Amino acid sequence: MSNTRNLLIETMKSLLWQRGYDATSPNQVLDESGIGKGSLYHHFKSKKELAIAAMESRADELIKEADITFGGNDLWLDKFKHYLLAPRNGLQGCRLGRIVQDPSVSEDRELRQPLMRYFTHLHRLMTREVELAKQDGHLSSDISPTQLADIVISAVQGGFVLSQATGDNARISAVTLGAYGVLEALATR
Amino acid sequence: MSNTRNLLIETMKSLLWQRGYDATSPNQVLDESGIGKGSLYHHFKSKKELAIAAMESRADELIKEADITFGGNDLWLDKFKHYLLAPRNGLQGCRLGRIVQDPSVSEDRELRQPLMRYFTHLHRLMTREVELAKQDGHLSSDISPTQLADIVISAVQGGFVLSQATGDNARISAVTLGAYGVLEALATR
DNA sequence: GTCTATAGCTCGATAGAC
DNA sequence: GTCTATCGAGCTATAGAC
Repeated sequence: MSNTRNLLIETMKSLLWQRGYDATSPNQVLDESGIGKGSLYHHFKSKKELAIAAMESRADELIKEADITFGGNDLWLDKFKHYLLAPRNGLQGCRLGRIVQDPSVSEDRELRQPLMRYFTHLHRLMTREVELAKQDGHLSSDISPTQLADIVISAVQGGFVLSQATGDNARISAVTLGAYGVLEALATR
Repeated sequence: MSNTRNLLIETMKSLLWQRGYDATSPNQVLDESGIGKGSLYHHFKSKKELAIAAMESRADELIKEADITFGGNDLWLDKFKHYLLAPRNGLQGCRLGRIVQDPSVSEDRELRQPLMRYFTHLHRLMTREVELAKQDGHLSSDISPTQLADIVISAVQGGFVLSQATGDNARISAVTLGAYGVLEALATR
């Protein structure tokens, strides 16, 4: 794997996080990386192809993080605590979820694919964790595991929206802390 | 208030909902409304001014809806049920929240102002409702009202993100139904 | 107040030299 | 493989006739 190609992908990952897909132009990638236009279109046939490579790399990274958080032998509540209370910059947005509202992305299955892969994986990890907690009697039984997983993911994604709408960097941390409080309240003491 | 001006605002509102701010061009507004370019720049000095007028109008509309939902004499849980279980098109996104991740919006205080006004108002309505429920003993006391309000709003905003990421229109309804289930579980029976 | 024409710029992508 | 020059299209905004 060439260095130029990797630098293009890393620069695109950074810009996708900062500005999303539609607002990021190939020229910005080139300015920031110092690479010329010819190289970009040698390694990738279009902006879309480069963005997909960047998003796949980002999804791999986030899935790896999630596997570590939910893979160990901690108590289920501690795993969710670790996920929910991880430090986040509310004004920057989710490294992947940030992109999903861009029209070009929501209209294109290929661009959406890495997003689907990440969120499906994360949802599965969380659902299993909640199912086990219920089996072991650590959670009241009238809550659906799949819905609880949805709520945890939504707390983070919605928290980013609230942070950006209010211009308050810390707002997302209040939201995720609250979500953790709800899990604690639902846990069988 | 002239008809032309209103038609421009309504058309902009529709396009902001469909495509966001950055991806909506003045030309699209003109094509869709049948109005000429000269009229647009007679009534508004820029795309941004038109967008702010459209967003203020949208915020007024959503605040009116929220005031109705949370203003009556229903039980607190029924008010949240009404809000959370309202029908939503997951692939279209929130009429206001959809816009917040566009870089031009998150970077500009004036464009963000209507978003801030709406979300602050909604949050206040919900927080008061939860505070009253707690005072009346309808809710276990170890939950912060402001955080519970955050979670309800985030369930909706995050639910839109999950719907769009997975391409599943109905996903948001599963999320909001789950959020209602959590409120029910926390309510003192 | 409303129209058409056009300015000046940036977009995504290609051509072709080296 | 990498560069610079350039293409055609669409962008936001202005000019000026009616």
